[in-house]
Amino acid sequence: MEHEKCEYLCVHEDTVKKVINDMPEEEKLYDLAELFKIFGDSTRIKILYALFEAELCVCDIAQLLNVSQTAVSHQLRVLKTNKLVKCRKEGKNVFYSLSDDHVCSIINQGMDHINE
Amino acid sequence: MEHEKCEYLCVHEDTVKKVINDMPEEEKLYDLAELFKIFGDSTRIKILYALFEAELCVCDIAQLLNVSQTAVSHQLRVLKTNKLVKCRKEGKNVFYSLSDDHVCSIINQGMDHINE
DNA sequence: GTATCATATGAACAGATAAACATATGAGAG
DNA sequence: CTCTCATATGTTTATCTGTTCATATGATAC
Repeated sequence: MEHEKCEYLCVHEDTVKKVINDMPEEEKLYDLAELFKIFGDSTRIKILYALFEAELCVCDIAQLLNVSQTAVSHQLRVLKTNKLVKCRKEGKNVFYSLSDDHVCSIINQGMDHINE
Repeated sequence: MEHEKCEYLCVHEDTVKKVINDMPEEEKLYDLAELFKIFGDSTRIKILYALFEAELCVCDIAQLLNVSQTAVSHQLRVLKTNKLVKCRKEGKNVFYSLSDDHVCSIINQGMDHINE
């Protein structure tokens, strides 16, 4: 897979060992990447942002963001599967809202970075 | 683009107006998604995590994570282009480190969400 | 029952992307 | 200068992902 030229470690071995030690398990890191991947789409970010303030039905979201209903529906599914939003049915409508505050804080933290 | 069936807004108009008002500009939202997209890859997450503790050269990172040098180099380029890491040349080696603390806090926040 | 509306779902297509491979650059050693 | 090593870069390929289109579901109104 990789070439085997580099036979020594450039930094102190103990530093490297410490890094290896402190690394979370492979699976955790994978899950973390999966989480960020969900935030990594502007349609989904917009949906989440819209839900910051109020619960909204699919139709509202689509109009607000000027995105097709189908696209919104698909993305809401992704968000719901990953427990970032929850929904409540009322007659023909389905109202979506953020499932917890973590979503807010992660997005805000990201926004801080953008604005710095 | 979308079908025009839904002619009214399901929630109070003022709520919707408030949401529209409070939405950041299109471009900001796009940038935010771009930022999260960078975190949305397990190789990159691993690299960033490794750099939490110490600056490391490309070779070290590749060995640490058991990923090819080429792959690491490509990903470091992405991270550097987006100002998430910085580098320092020393002879044949190039040492990479996190460019600021925001990176840490965003990742930690995400990890908190995973662990809840 | 039928018609209509809100939403969901499945399939197909297009664009993005990460890895692998081959190769290039650039620095130090000799 | 040449050789080697660490890193970078360009290209190709395979995979993934988001949107669109067509269609299905499920609820209300009539």
